[in-house]
Amino acid sequence: MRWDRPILTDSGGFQVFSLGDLRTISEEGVEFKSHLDGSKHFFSPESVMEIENDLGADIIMAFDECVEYPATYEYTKQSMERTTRWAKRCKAAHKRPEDQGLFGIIQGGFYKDLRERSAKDLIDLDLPGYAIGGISVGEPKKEFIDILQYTAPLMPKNKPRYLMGVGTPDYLIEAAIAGIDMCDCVLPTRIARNGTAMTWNGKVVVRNATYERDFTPLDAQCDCYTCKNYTRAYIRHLVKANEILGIRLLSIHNLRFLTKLMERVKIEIENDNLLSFRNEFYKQYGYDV
RNA sequence: GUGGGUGUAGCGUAGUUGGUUAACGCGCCAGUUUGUGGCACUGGAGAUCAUGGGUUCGAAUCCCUUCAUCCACC
Repeated sequence: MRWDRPILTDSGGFQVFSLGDLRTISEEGVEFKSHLDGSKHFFSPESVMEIENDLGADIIMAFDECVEYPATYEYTKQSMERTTRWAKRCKAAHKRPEDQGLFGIIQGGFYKDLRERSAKDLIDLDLPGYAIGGISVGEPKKEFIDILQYTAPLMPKNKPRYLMGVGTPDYLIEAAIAGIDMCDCVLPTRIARNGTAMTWNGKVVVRNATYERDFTPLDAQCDCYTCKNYTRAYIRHLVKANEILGIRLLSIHNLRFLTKLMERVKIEIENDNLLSFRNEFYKQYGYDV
C-alpha cells in the first residue's frame, strides 16, 4: 500500500445490511434482488475481490455481514463465524496484495466474547488493517461506546484501526479516545444534501426559515471555501431553489469541519488532553456530558 | 357590445343526481438522517369554496346580482 497520497477506499460498496427480503445469505455468498426490476445479483467473497481488484482502491474491505441491531446471540455468532470464513476466502482471492490493503472486519454484534473471537481469528490472517463493523447501527450510545472501547484494544497496535460508519462529531471523538485511527461515513454529505451543516456550536439546519436573512457564514470559526465566500442566507436560497451548488457548498463545509475536528483531536492527543477536550466539546456543541 | 366558458389554500387542480371535520400535487413550516447515490423519509400549518342575495332542514354543488378572467363573434 502507498500512504503518500489520498487513500481511496471501497466506500463500503459491498456491505450486506438491512435489505430484508431482497437479500438471501448462504455460506457461498449473498443473492440480492433488485428492487427495480427483480433481477438477481450474486456476490461472493471471490466475486467481490475481483471487483475490488478491478476498481483498484488502496484499501478494500473483506466481504462481510453487518448484523442489524438487535440480534440474538446465536444469529450473531453464526454470522460472525461466517464473516471470518469469508475473510479467509477474500484473502485467498485477493490478487493485488502488494498495492491494495485488504482489511478484515471484526463482527460479533454486542456480545463481547464474540467480538474477541472475531478479532483473534481475523488477526491470525495477518491482514494489513482491521475494522470494527456492526456498531453504530441504531443502538443506544452507551452500548456503542461499550463495544467500541472493548473491541479497539483487541486490534493490532501497529496496524490501522478503522471504525466503519461513524460520522457525528461526538462519535468521532469517542472513537479517537478508544484508539481508532480512521472512520468513514455518509453522514456529512448526506445531511449536507438535506440542508444541514455541522458547526462548532452544533447542527445548523440552514434550510430553515430562520436563516433567510442571516448573512453570516455557516460557521464563523471555519476556514473552508464555503465559509470564506458564502452566507447562510445565500446557501439557504440555493438549497431551497434546488440548486446543486447549495449542497456542494454544504458538503465542502461539513467535510472540512470534520477534518478540522480531527486535526484538533490529534493536537489534544499530543497534549494528552483528549478527555477534557471531549467534555468541552460536548458542552459547546450541545450534548449532555 | 353579443354569445359561451371559468372563478375552490401561495400556485396548479379534484370534488356538483345538494348531506357529517372540502381532497391531491407543488410550495411553505419543522423533524429525521451515522458500512452514501443528487436531493430522500416523517410530520405540520394553511381555504369564511370570487362577491352579494335567494331556494332548502342542509349549498363548493341549484337560481339571480355584481366583479374578475378566458374564448369566439362584432
